[in-house]
Amino acid sequence: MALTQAILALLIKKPASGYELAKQFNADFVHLWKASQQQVYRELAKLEQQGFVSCEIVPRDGFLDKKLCSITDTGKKYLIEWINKPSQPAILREDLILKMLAGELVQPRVLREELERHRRLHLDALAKFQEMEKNYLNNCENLPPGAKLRYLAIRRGVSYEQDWLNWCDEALNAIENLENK
Amino acid sequence: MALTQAILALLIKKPASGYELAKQFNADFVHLWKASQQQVYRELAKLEQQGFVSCEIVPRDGFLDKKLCSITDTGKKYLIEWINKPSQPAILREDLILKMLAGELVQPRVLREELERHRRLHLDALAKFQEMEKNYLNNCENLPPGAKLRYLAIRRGVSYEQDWLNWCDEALNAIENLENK
DNA sequence: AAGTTGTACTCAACGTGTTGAGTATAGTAG
DNA sequence: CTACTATACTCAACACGTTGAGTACAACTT
Repeated sequence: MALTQAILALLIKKPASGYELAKQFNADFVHLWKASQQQVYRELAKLEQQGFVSCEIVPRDGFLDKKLCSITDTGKKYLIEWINKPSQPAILREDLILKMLAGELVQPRVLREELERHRRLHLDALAKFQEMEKNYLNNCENLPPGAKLRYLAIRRGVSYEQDWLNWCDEALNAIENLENK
Repeated sequence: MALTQAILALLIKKPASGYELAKQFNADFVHLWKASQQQVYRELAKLEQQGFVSCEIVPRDGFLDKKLCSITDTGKKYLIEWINKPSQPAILREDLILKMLAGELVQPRVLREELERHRRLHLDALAKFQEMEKNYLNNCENLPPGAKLRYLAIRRGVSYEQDWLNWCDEALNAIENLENK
């Protein structure tokens, strides 16, 4: 899978330890690509073995050693090849949609409450993407290419979450109609 | 995972064989929930063993026997409990976004072509959702509750694909600007 | 002085999803 | 009459993702 590429993509910006990568995949980055610590370490070990990243142990007085990993030229070449290969859109597997499909089995209230929950979650996620968007919004025109592309990735997040909110509102509306009958 | 629930949800509408379910998960249903034949058979075996579905061998002259599976009352109860439990939004893992993040490594042309490919794919998916939407659009107001909820699921698909198209256009625009510099 | 939090990492086990081959029968197209 | 397609299913192996426990050290809190 593409966790390989996700790690390499992050390492392009700057070298990082497994711990730092894992933190990213569970914090600011979590809505774009989520991965657990264990996944990251496992993958990083494989990448090092393949020569796509090279690691260096950085001793820091008073702290535990840190294993700083950087992407190698081989790694970059590999990433470039991957980008050149066509990829498929992600497969959707959304529990909430299944709940809609089987929703006739429960009272509309149950679905409404679940929709309201999800609406809040998507609102939170949207706020986080908009926060990230801010860093690019001033002088949006004069960004270097790399930053402009990263901005587009964040725009995708904004758009995605906004779209979810719109659908939640539509669905809530329809379900409130069901409840009032 | 929720393949369990996806199968049970489909069996509510009508009993089906593993083959028929697998066909659904790879045809009309594929953009909402994709699953391979092997996955379906494996899961179905587990569901039968747990008593959530009951299967009956239907001999048909001239054809191979068909193992028709129906959801049991226990299965329904299980589904209802699941619907009542809160679930999390799906995790996004979109290769195309990674390509944006690491996009500075390649020429804008590469990204543009990939975006155009994805645009076409999302356009196709949108057309399929809109096809399904048609079945509900006449007398949208007077649908029975179950159909209304299924309609909302399809609306989600329409909205999702449309949102992708919008983003693709935004991204293509930005990348064409990069190319012209 | 003891407990919690943050950094930094390892190991084991399991479940889900993917890939690919294999079996069998009947109908259709060249 | 052979090949292909559709129906209907099985088996094996592997990759990826998840869960949970465990080690170690330093800093800060109570």
